[in-house]
Amino acid sequence: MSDVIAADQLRLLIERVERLEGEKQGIADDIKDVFGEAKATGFDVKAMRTIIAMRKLEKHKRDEQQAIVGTYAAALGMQLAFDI
Amino acid sequence: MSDVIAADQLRLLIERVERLEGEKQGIADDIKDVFGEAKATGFDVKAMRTIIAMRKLEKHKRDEQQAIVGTYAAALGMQLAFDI
Amino acid sequence: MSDVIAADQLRLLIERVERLEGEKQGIADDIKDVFGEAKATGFDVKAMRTIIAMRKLEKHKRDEQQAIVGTYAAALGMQLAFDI
Amino acid sequence: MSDVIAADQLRLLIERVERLEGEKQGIADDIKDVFGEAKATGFDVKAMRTIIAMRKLEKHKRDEQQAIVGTYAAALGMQLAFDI
DNA sequence: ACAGAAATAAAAATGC
DNA sequence: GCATTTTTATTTCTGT
Repeated sequence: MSDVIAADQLRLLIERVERLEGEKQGIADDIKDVFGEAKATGFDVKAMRTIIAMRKLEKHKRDEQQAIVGTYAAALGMQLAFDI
Repeated sequence: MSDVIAADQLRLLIERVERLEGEKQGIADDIKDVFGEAKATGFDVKAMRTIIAMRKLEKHKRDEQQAIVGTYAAALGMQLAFDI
Repeated sequence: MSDVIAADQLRLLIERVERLEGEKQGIADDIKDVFGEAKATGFDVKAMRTIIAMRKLEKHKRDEQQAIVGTYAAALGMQLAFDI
Repeated sequence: MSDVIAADQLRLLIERVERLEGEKQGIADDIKDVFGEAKATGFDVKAMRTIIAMRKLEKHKRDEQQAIVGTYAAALGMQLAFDI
């Protein structure tokens, strides 16, 4: 592969990453905006984050990771009313 | 605002966040794929990251410069019809 | 208050902070060690962190914060098997 | 290792972490108190933080220097009986 | 697979 | 009280 071709390829790869990172940042900003909007409406952002985390846990309740948490909770005799 | 409306609003806000987080994760995966491709082609990923970081810094500096020039222009009542 | 006295006082305050920060760092290191030990014994550190976070929630289940989470969860019809 | 023993071990590890985190929080509170005291006495807390950060940086640099000197000394087979 | 480093996300604190 | 800035915590990545 000639150096010229390699340089072009590298430039393309870098530009793809940069564009994707730009989009990613844009979405991060959107998320921040949504939370800002929620806050302005009177919702508690921290509680919302907790709910979102819980829903993610529920969604992945078949994960190995969640199974381990369940096992540990059982070992400690914790009453998980929120069934993982 | 009735409780029903608030609950609906809350659900919508949370679902928007969840959808955005999903998209964000998708883009993060795309970025990883690009680096994987680069690596497979024989490029040094770490060096690429360094270049990207440097370009971001430079862009940042350029943006700052633009902001300063813009401020001066505004102070002089100039209409800047083109990008600096 | 003379400058000499003020300087001495300032030095004392700063040294107190520095000593406390040293102790804090020492404890942070101890925590890391405990997790390292847990890992070496075969426990899953991430799951342990989840359990610790849950126990903290339980401990503060009378918090206003938890009440809000409960309210939101109820509004979304979430089944909280883990009673907050 | 039986499950009972593992559960006990897990509980002990978690309780150790929890106790350490409690101590850490206590020290964080102490630090906050010292800054509160300093502020009440008329000192500029932000400036104090800057000084503390600078001293930490300097200590860091000094430690690095010591490490380098120590390395050289070791290379020469010297016994350093005193702090550099 | 693991340790260590870097990046990101979340929480806390200060100042207005 | 809100917004900004700092800290802290978690996650992710990379090299060994």
